[in-house]
This record gives sequence, C-alpha cells and structure tokens, in this order.
Amino acid sequence: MARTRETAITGQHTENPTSIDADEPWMRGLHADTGYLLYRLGLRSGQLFNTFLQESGLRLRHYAVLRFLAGSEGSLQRELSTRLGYDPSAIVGLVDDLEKLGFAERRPSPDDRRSRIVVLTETGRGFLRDTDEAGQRVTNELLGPLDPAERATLHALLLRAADRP
Amino acid sequence: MARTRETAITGQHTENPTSIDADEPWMRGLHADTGYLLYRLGLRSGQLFNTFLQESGLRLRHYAVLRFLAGSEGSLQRELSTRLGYDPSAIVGLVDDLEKLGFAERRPSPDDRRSRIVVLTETGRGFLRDTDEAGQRVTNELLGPLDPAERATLHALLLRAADRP
DNA sequence: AGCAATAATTGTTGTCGTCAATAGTTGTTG
DNA sequence: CAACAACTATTGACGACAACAATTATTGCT
Repeated sequence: MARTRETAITGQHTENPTSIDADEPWMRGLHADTGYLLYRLGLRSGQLFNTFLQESGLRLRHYAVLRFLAGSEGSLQRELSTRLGYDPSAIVGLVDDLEKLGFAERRPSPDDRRSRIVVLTETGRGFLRDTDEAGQRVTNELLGPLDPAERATLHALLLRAADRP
Repeated sequence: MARTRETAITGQHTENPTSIDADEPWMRGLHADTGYLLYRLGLRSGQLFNTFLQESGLRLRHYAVLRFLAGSEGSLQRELSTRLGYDPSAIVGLVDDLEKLGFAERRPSPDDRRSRIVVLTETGRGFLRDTDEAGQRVTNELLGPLDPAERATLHALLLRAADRP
C-alpha cells in the first residue's frame, strides 16, 4: 500500500513545519480534487463514446454538434462555435461531414446572407434516437458501481455545474 | 484523407414515425445523458487545468503522472501506461520532461533490467504542493453554483465511479 | 539453446487546435 | 452615399500531439 508518509520524510522538505499528514490536500493521492476527477472520468467517457461512434464514421465532435442541434432548432455556425468551444474553421468540416451523411443541412439565413443556418434533418434525428441506446450502454459501463438513485443525483449535480454560459 | 468509413449505419436508424416528443430520451437536448455530461465537463476541467499548468511548462498528462507517482511510491513505466491509459511511447516523453525539470527520476529495477522505476523527487512533491491550491481554484471555477455539501457528494460519487480497475 | 513474451524506446503517420488570410456581406459614419 | 470598420463562413498553413507500428534489450519457458 502507498506508504507515502515515509517517502515524504526521506528528504528534508522542512519548509513547511506542519506535520506531514496523509490528509494534507497535496497528499491525497491520485484522485485529489474534484476537477481532476472530472477530467479523468470525462476522458474515459470520451474514449468509450468514441469507440462506439467509430463504427458510424463519426467522431465525438460530430456527436456534440448533433446533440446541440437537437436542442436548438437551427443554429448559426458561429453559434455552434462559441457554444461548443470549437474553432469556426473546425465547424466547417464537421458540418460538411454531417451534411455528407445527410444528418444536417445548411440553409441560407433570411436576415443575413453571410450566415448559414445549420439544421438537423430527420435522418439526423433518427441517428440520435438510435445511438441514444448505445450512449446509455456507455453510461452504464462508466457508472458501474452506482445505483439508480446515486446516478440521478450525480446527473442532477453535473447538470447544475454544466448549465451556465 | 477523411477516413469516413462508409457509415455502417446507413440502413439502420429506422425512421419510425412515432410522434416526436420533447420528452423522448433522444430529444432531451444537449445534456442528455450522464456520460456525455461527464465528457463535456471533463473537457472544460481539462482546459482550465491546462491553462494554469501552462505557465509551468507542463501539460495535463504530466500532471496526471505526477499525481499518480505521488500516490504510489515508485512505479514502472508500464504501470503508468496501463493505469493512466496512455500509450507506453507517450510515457517515455512525459517522464523525460519530468526528469528534465527534476520532478521525477528513473531508477533501474533490481529485479528486471528492462524496467525502469520512476520515482517522484522531493522537488516534484514541492511542485504538487504548490499547485494544489491553484487546482482548487480551478475546481471552484468549475463547480461554481454548487454549495459545499453538494460538492462533497459529487466528489464521493465521482470517486466511486473512478475507483476501479 | 531456442523462441515467445515483455519493457522501454524510436519512428511514422494522421488528426487537431491555432493562427493567419480571403471573399462576401453588413453596419457605421463622415 | 461613399468609404471604412466589423463580421460570417471558409481556406490554407503550421506545430503539437496522440495512436499505431517497428526496434532493441532483456527475461522466461520448455
């Protein structure tokens, strides 16, 4: 087992005279703080999502766009860029691919001839519906040891943390 | 070359004419299921971590290695690879960098002359201690709207989900 | 002794993010 | 209203990096 206490004392790291306790924040080991935990779990989640998306020819970013489009009916590419945090140039390629697959299409904006409105097609909706089940499989895989109630609270908490500009 | 695999889904996604209900699981919008939520939040967390690590010349993966080393005293590179989910070749460069900064060092294994044991130096421990405070700042930024109690439960849940081989 | 398996490393390749530049369009203002 | 600044989508270029394959050195098996 990690007897880190010993090694911490080996050298003279006496700048901090406070007792070296295993409960010290910087000693809490791998899963120290929540931010880091989120990063690790998010990574795993992304990997799982990716592997199951792979057989559809899409990647995670495509899925993110689709999900966003499902939420708001039609959106400017600029909007996609800012809300999803991807570079505008990245959006171009993503929407290209989605269009090629028939999952989304660009429409001219009535107001502004520079803008294009990206809208989810019926095919795209079908894809989302079909993959939703697989997505839940991934979630199950990810949240193995948690019972339904715990999952619900986790979901709610994550939602609160995520739902803000 | 876009490795657009010929979308194995083409025939699937039955366009079932069931009413499009906003409560349908696949319609719940952007933050549909927990796995996806984790992915998005993990991304944000990673970005924040990265920006504050940037001024130290390290990246997120270095930090992950350091954190792992802090937990187990000395570990084979192979172990780092499997536990952290990074490719063995990636570990090489990461440990190189950490060694160059004096945060870790390779030691020969007494048992096996192929293996090297990577061990955290005292300097590395100091770095972790110093950056821990910044890490908590990131966490605060990330979990803004949650009160301490909620953060605690979230942390516990994430820990349960993360702590398994 | 021979041969598969393993640890670390190097090399290669494709992808992603970022930055600059362009074309078309709108808004502003002198 | 004419000139200029700001904005949208797009393209192109470049560096960083991650995933995969190949190499070298060592160990274990039989």
